[in-house]
Amino acid sequence: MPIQQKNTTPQTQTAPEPPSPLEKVKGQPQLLRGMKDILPADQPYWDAIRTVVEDNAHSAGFSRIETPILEAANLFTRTVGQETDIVEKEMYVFVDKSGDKIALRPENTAPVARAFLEHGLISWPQPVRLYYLGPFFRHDRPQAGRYRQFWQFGFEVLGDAHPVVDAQLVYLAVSIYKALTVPVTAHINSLGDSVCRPNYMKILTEYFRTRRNSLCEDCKRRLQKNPLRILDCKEPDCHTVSQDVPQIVDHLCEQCRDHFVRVLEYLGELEVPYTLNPRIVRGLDYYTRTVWQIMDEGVEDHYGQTDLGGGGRYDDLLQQLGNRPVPAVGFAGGVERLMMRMRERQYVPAPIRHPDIFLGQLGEAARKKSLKLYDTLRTLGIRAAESFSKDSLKGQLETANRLGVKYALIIGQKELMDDTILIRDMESGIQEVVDFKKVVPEIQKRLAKTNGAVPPEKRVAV
RNA sequence: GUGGCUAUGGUGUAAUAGUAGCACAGGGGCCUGUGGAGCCCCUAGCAUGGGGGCAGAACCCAUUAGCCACCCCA
Repeated sequence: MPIQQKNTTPQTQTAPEPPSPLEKVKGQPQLLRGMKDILPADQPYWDAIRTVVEDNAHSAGFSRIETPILEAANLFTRTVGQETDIVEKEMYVFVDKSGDKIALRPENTAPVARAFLEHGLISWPQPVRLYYLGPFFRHDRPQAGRYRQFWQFGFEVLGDAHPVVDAQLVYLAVSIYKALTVPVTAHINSLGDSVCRPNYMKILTEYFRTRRNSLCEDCKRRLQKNPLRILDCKEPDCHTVSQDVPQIVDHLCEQCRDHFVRVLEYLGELEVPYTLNPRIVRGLDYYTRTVWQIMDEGVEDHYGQTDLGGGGRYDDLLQQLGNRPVPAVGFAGGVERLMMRMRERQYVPAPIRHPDIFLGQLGEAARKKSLKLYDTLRTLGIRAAESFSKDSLKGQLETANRLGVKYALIIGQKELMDDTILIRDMESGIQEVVDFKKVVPEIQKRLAKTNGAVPPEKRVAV
């Protein structure tokens, strides 16, 4: 502590001492809890995920939609459900300067539905297939693979009630994980609809009421609010109690049963690996009929973070928001969680394409000359790397080596004098002096030769 | 939101309470004209705040963050 501030009488009223610029700054700015910087080392994984999601989406006829991060808070309370944890405990809500209650979007189905209604997508050829990739926010306790700002990719098909759409969406989700080397199984269930679900809820409530004493405190509360969620409880006692619970699939109305059976048939045709799982109830209120979660196959118990994504049908949501019935189904997957799995599986992302050549220079005049050449090459689409700020050729070649370029072009005193340039093959170390005027065509020729022979980039290592 | 474990240079780690060391990465040099090897040098750290103690990276408390288990979910 170089400066004594306490117990001294300042001569004038002073502001706090500004820290000396050389003094180490205490209280350095820090990442907010649950937030994460995505550093360059992570980008190849992100690129891989982005690419696979986009390719799959486009080839399946989906168009991209991006909705704002900020929405009116009640968009979510109305749709996701007032009683759900997402809304009740985890949503970032604040009042803005005009006094409006704003939320950072915790999920994207409601925003997409809002956009669908707001921009009249109902008049587009149906169904409308949309996909997105963006950040979402939930104020949860962070853990590995769980952040307060997290990314999701997702798909929504609006305006189609056919069960084959549900199956296609499950298929699409599974394909994406497969393409990224993460083998998954779809755990699937049906929640019925407004016709048969209330009925089942009664049966369920009845069942649990007689066994109320065996339930945990949370589930006793759930019994009142949403008995369905008891099925999801991980307390061993609750789990035991719900072992013999009447299953919803046995209490579906005829239409719902037919829908579900057909979804399963289509999944069979598509050879999608799936498991019927009556415990899949989902944490959002808007689901009807088909619901599913994508589980990492490599992990034993299917709870916790093995849950890579989930989806389901929400035939009543649009009706509820816009008073027009639009059947719809969607899926969303978590990017960070997927990335974690890819890392565990030693997924090798495609390397960032390295530059073609490196420009080395010795001396100020050479530096200027290579600067000009740098511009020429770049204009021609040749990717030139350099470290113009370095003086030693050794250091420059080290950089060239690290970058993995094929050729280094070197200009020094000698070359400057006779207006030539050195082409160094970085693999063999063979060097050749060429006329400076001929260097561009020469390089183009060499690069064309080698590039043509290079096989398409391998994405996955063995 | 609850409980447990953890916190040392950029990264990975060491140090009976008594000089914070090593490896990698980074920078420079040996060698202003040649990379992937070697050698030398340099940079950079005890998360934050308090407490007891001659003395703390180590002990105690709080805070913050990470991880794990819950809760929940992506």
